[in-house]
Amino acid sequence: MGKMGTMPTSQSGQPARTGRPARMSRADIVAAAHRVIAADGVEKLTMRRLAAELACTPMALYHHVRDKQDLLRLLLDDYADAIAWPALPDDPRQRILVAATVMHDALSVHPWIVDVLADGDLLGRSALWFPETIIDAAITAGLSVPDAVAAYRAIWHYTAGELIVTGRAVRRAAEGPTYRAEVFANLDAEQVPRLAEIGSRWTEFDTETTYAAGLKALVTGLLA
Amino acid sequence: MGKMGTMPTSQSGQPARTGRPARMSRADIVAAAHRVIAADGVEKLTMRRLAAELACTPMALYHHVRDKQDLLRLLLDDYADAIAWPALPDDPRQRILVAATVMHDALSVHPWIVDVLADGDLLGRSALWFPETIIDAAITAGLSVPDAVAAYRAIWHYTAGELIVTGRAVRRAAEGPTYRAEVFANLDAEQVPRLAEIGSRWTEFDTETTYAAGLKALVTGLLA
DNA sequence: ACCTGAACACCGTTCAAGT
DNA sequence: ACCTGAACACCGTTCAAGT
Repeated sequence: MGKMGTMPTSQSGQPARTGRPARMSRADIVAAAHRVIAADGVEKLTMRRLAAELACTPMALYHHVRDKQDLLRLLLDDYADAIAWPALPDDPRQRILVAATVMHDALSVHPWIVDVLADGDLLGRSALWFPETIIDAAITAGLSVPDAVAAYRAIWHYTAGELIVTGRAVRRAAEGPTYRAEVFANLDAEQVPRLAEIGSRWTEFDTETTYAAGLKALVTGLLA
Repeated sequence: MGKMGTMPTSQSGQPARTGRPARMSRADIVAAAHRVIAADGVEKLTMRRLAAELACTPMALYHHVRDKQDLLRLLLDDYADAIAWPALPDDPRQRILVAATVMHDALSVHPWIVDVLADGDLLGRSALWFPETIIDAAITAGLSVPDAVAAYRAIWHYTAGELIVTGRAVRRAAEGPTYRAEVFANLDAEQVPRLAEIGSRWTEFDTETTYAAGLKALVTGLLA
């Protein structure tokens, strides 16, 4: 089933009745895109590079995909559809924690996801499992429907923010010496005493456990 | 004082002793960039457009700015330096809430900030007021230094995530009918009963108060 | 030291034409 | 219906030269 009803596709239920048979499908394009990203990173995923990968003209792609944004959406949904959703505990609070953690961990595996996430929604059929689970658990825990929606939004904002911010930080670190490091080395102890005191130790406080701790705090507050 | 010790600049304390006088300063460039953004949006802020605004060659800019990323950093720091930091209440919890809200509100005024934020740090001299205040208040409230840093991180991730996600949503809405709306109109009540029940009412739950409510919850949990 | 001109190595996308 | 070829309207940035 095409995810966009408006686009012609050779993947639809009935094969097209007229015209010449397609040489590639939307699935082929998505697979090729994944290959490009795996090989060279998201920043190299261009319509032209993708066309080269598929040995076709850039314009051939536009027959299967509305534009590049549409391609990225497809890519993200395809990835989300592959996530294995775990069995959930009964306690609603635990359910929220587990669901959010699964979502976070699944999205943090590949750095390219963060880039796509930053300008796109996560709305694949399968990704909807996430808001559904959180909202349902929040209602079970006693929140009203609007409060449950607000709680989900807060959790999503926290999760997306963590992914985006730490994702960029990792990339920056990989690119070489940072402006950030320079700033932290020359802090004014008069103006920002706490930061100056922390100084270079800042990076030592491991970022790993931060997501879990913050999530717990947020959920505790939301359900209070 | 130039914000980057390595770059030549006519803004530095001593005027350059040799060579021809500069026709434009870093400040001029930043001001022109603000004008371009105000007129046409961030997506139109290119080195070439900026050069046109300043009636110079694109390459002239590279004499004052390392590259485009550097320009965006300058822009953001310049904006942050103009934020009026308010007097803060004594109670550390309230102090955190006020500081975070000021930061959030200041950054949410102009939509372009979110785009720059998504791939850059916020490290201007003045922007450091934010982590300094939060961490100091958290320590005053009884947290250890590592816990205070973690608390600041969580608050920043939440704030940045809220700004980025809702910022994109606003832009998408402005661009026309959304894929999102289509998805929400055709939800499968079997698979995602809660979402289907909420349906189009989703957008009604106002996003305005969400930041404040989530922040309160997060801080409550962090200080518990 | 400061700036220009021309060029390089790219982008996403439209449009008209071929099969 | 599916795909190609050529072109349009852009990018950021390097490099050699002018003043």
